[in-house]
Amino acid sequence: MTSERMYMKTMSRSTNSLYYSSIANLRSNTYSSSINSSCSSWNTQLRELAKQGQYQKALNLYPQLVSSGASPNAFTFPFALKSCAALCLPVPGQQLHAHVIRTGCHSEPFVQTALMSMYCKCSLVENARKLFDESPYARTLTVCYNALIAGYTHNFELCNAVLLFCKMRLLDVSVNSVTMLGLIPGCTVPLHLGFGMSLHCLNVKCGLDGDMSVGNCLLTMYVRCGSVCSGRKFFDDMHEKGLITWNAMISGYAQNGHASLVLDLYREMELKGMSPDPVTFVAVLSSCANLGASKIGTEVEQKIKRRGFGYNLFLQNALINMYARCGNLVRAHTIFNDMPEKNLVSWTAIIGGYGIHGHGENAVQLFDQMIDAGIQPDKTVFVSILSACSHAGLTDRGLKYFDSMEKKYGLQPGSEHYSCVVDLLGRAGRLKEALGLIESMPDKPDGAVWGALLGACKIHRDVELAELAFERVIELEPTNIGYYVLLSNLYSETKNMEGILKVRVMMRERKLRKDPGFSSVEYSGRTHLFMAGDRSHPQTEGIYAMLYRLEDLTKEANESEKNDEDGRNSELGNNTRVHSERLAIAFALMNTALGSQILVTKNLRVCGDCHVFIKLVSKIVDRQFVIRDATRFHHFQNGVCSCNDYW
DNA sequence: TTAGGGTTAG
Repeated sequence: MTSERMYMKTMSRSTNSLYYSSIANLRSNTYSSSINSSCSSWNTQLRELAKQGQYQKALNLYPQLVSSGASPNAFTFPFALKSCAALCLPVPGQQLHAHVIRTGCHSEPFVQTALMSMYCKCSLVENARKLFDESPYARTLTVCYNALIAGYTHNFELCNAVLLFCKMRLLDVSVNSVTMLGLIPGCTVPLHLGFGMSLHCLNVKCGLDGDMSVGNCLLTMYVRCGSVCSGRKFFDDMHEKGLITWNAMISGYAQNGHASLVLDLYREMELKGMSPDPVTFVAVLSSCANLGASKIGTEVEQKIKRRGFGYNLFLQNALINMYARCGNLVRAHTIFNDMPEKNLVSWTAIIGGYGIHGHGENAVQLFDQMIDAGIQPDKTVFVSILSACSHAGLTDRGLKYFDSMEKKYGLQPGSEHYSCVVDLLGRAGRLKEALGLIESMPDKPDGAVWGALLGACKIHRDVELAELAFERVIELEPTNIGYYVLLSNLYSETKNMEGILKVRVMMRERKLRKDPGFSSVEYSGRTHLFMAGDRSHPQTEGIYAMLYRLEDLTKEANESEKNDEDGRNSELGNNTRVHSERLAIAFALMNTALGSQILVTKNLRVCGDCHVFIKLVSKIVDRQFVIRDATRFHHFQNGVCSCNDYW
């Protein structure tokens, strides 16, 4: 939808027609009789609304101002233009530009700057540049450079931003912290980090390093480039830290997958007396979801309610995601149902939640409901639904959705969708079709696509095709150890000793080592990680003692099951749902003590001796249980996983 | 009464 159509839709019909008729009045100069009317009270209202972020209301006020007979002056336009910029509405913005010229306000520098900024934010940087080049004074004003530099950066034209910055320096126009704030966000990809670091040096050289906003921006740059350690060092060295500083570091950890560090820093933040806001909670909840730490997540939910953030859409979506990923689909669905307003992310979170737990039918039902509700799907929700169909064995349904992506919704499938469909076909044993699909891909398939085929070959023991998929996948991801292990396991299952040896030699030659598996348990608000043979926990002796007394574990499991009336379990962080904290710790230790790779890293799909562990758990907990790996939950009954995957 | 900027979910 174009911005103009969006604008038309968001404005009420009456205000809209008023707006356009007021423009017609200006064009025909019929307003000239009332040109002397004062507009200062209108300007005050406009300013207040724009400052409060009520941009639509501010913009709606403008046609009222004109039709009342008041004449807009130079102080009217910056607020009206700012509102257009914030709402990304280029058409009203251009009409305001025409008004600016008609009313003779175009010679005011601050009006010119507001116009440039508006064009930049509406992705019309060339219009802004034209204004800049034609203006007699813009090349001497820092604010004009700042507006245009930020515009180039936001429109992914870092090169032009840098050129303009150089021009500014050559002409000796003073650089201030806002110049930095416009440039640094262009350096949030690893390729540009070097330039960002030189800006960091320049910032210190110019004596601007006391500015917290620039510090926040630099911190974000480091963490977004994946330089988490540099970011943390910079964070620790910052003289003054505000809420945004803490949020930038916490979100940085979350975005880089350091979920435990997120929780540590969150705790530190609270101890320092800094009050978290919705941005903090979003990162914390996302980390709870990754760690399976639903108890901490529930505490966060209480805090959110106490702070009055309960209706924040971001937080509601983060809560759905957290509960769904931790296995509490009932709570996730309740939050989803209770939401007064749902967006595409809310639907994606709940659909994905059902998908990862193997409840494909629910996911499909929800997806169809979403379409009926008039929500336009995007590529991300298609990944969720295709993956849900794949895990639940809904092959034809999944293929139908895949087919509809482009035909019905105009969405070009990406490699992530192809890998889901390869997985979908592969799990159903349709390996040749899966290969055909890969060969028909418009772009070169990535590692995940060939990896999905390799995984399917492993399930169906197709050695020949597995070898082809393996060859392709390691060309693309030569250091991804999971694929070597997958092929090795297939050779092992088919008693191909020569093959096993071949893979081992390759791994040794490439100096690849398996990441150590670990378990985690959430207890008293902290997440404890255990490695195989790990004895670093302060209560190691007691835990190991318990570990070797299986009868006690059985007894405790039975007792806690009796007490488990409301169906809410204590949880073993990333692995097994159990019914007592002590039992949970013992399980975690048992897992690691046996060297079983229950919890695997993103790329490592191997379970080592986990079958031993599963048999033990089955003995102790004579009921269904759930184990979670890096990608999803596995539901076991009588020691067998329903997905029949790689256990 | 005036222009430029930084952190958030699937």
